[in-house]
Amino acid sequence: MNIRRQLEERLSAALLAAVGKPMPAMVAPAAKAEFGDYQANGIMAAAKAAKTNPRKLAEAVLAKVDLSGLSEKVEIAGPGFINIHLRNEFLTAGVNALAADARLGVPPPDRPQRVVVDYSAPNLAKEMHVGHLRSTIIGDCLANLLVFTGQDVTRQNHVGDWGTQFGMLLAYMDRLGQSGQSADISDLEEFYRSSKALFDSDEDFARTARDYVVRLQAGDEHCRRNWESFLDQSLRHCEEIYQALGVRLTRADVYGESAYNADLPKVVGDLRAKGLLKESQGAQCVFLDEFKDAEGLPLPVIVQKSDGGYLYATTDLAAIRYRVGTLHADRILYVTGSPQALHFAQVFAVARKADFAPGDVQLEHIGFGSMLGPDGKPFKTRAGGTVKLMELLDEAKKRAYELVTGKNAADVAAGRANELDEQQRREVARAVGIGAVKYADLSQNRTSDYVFSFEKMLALDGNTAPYMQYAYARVMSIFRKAGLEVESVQASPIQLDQPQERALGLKLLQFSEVIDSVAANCQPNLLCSYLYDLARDFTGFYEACPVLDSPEPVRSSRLALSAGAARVIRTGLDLLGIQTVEQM
RNA sequence: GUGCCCGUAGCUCAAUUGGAUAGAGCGUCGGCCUCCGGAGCCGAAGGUUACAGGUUCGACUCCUGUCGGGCAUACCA
Repeated sequence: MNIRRQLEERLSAALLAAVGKPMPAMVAPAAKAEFGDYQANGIMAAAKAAKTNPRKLAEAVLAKVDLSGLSEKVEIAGPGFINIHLRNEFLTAGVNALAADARLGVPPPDRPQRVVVDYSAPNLAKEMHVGHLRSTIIGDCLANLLVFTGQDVTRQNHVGDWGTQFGMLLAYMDRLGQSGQSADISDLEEFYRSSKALFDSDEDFARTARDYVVRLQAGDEHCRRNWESFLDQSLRHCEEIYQALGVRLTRADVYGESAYNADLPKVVGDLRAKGLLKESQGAQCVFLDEFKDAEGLPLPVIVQKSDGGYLYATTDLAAIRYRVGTLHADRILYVTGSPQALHFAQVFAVARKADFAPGDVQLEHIGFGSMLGPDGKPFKTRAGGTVKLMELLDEAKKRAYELVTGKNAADVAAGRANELDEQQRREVARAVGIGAVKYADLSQNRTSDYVFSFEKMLALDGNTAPYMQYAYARVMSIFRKAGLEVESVQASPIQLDQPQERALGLKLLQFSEVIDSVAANCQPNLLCSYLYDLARDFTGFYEACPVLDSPEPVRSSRLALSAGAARVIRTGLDLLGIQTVEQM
């Protein structure tokens, strides 16, 4: 059940009847408690369009609207807002339905969309570093969320497994082999560095490396075998990272640049056949009027270099064709950094022009800002190198372990918590440490840069993963104390008598609204702030409304309400890719 | 040069896409533990939303200009 949508539909219908033209009622949760539960903001705009007085129009809308059963009081306020106070019986029925619903009030879609989510996409020549973190975290969250809403999701890991650097790496593997050393690429970073150093200093080796690229592309069996073995080891490293992060990407989702290799000449051929191609300075280009250079001339999208090679625009065009033609995508999300905005705008424009992507296929670049260090500059090690992802995650877990260990000891001394053994503390530290890294990223507006700070993300207070996990553990401690399972009480009838119960119930019912917006706008920070609000509403309820000490049927009602809160928090965090723990 | 993004409390960030008196957290100050986990709760102070104009019932949001920052801008991805 989506309250907002119900109100929107009914009010929009009344608005249509009143002005004779379809106009959105613009229903939103009320900005302030005194304005009720929801407000309609669309009357003023509609009045302007219809050239009538907004307050009069509001009256006309209220005369026509059918909100029976939903609202107990509707008011016109200010220049023409409509404030809606919902009936308690309506909310109560909704909360009881949510408690019984495995999907927590999120309706399945009328027709599932096939959505391709392209994210993570590490370069397999090197070890994963912090530059891959945001794409991996944000993309995985969006994929989880779309799956939950019932869409048909295909994850695509567009790994960098092709290009000149692999010639260098393969040549280096062989050189080590010839001199009797085994090519140890367990430390990818070290292997890449050594081969790069040789490539830069030794002209002979550089020539050999370039020759290897040609051999690899020509399908030379030896090169091919070494290449595959290299990729296998590199992917194994990625999988360790994904596992450590709790990211749901697998081998089956890997569809790298090399997969499009054979298709690149066809892409260029098709563009030529459609008359979109122009040669310029020896390169094959598509010129687009909507992108201009300094002189106001159309900007080129180069799809084939003057030496015959292809570029990432070509690969991305081939990928669009594959995703539309073979995967039957209705919507494709590209989770990559904001600096690539122009690139994707160009690729999308070419894809439309060439009809690789029909107009009804949504192409969206889900851009994000950079991760900055505490100094506000790009996140680097003290020595100025790139930070390896595994080391970052290890440090997060280590810090979380110290935090958890110290806090648990204090809580045990104060008689507030059970003592956790070593094993339990390690598990909690993993959930908290990794959760902190992810939550800090996801709770931020995607498009802005953000400052990475272990201290802030592992802070004991505020809008952090530890706070959310604590809130969950606290709900669960009620059930532990009562000797009950969440599932065993969730069907009890819920009443919303106290204001705090009503506020919590309404918040639970808004879960589906938030899920809707996040799915539409790809803004996980909205889900974070919703969960934070929910946790605070729960705390308000918890402080004001005794659960276990209340007489029946209030006790059962409050237990069921708590169960609902626990399930929504757990589900919400799970969509963010964050684990919950029962005790901490 | 041109294009895109950004500039909000001392700090880190929000603001439901044009809605009502711009909200949280941290930090600061003041309260609350015979009470289901105080990693908590309640309250206070803190703002010319970079600046100057404009559009309208209404602007952090849209338009113009200025200042400051980031990114991109033909053969890396």
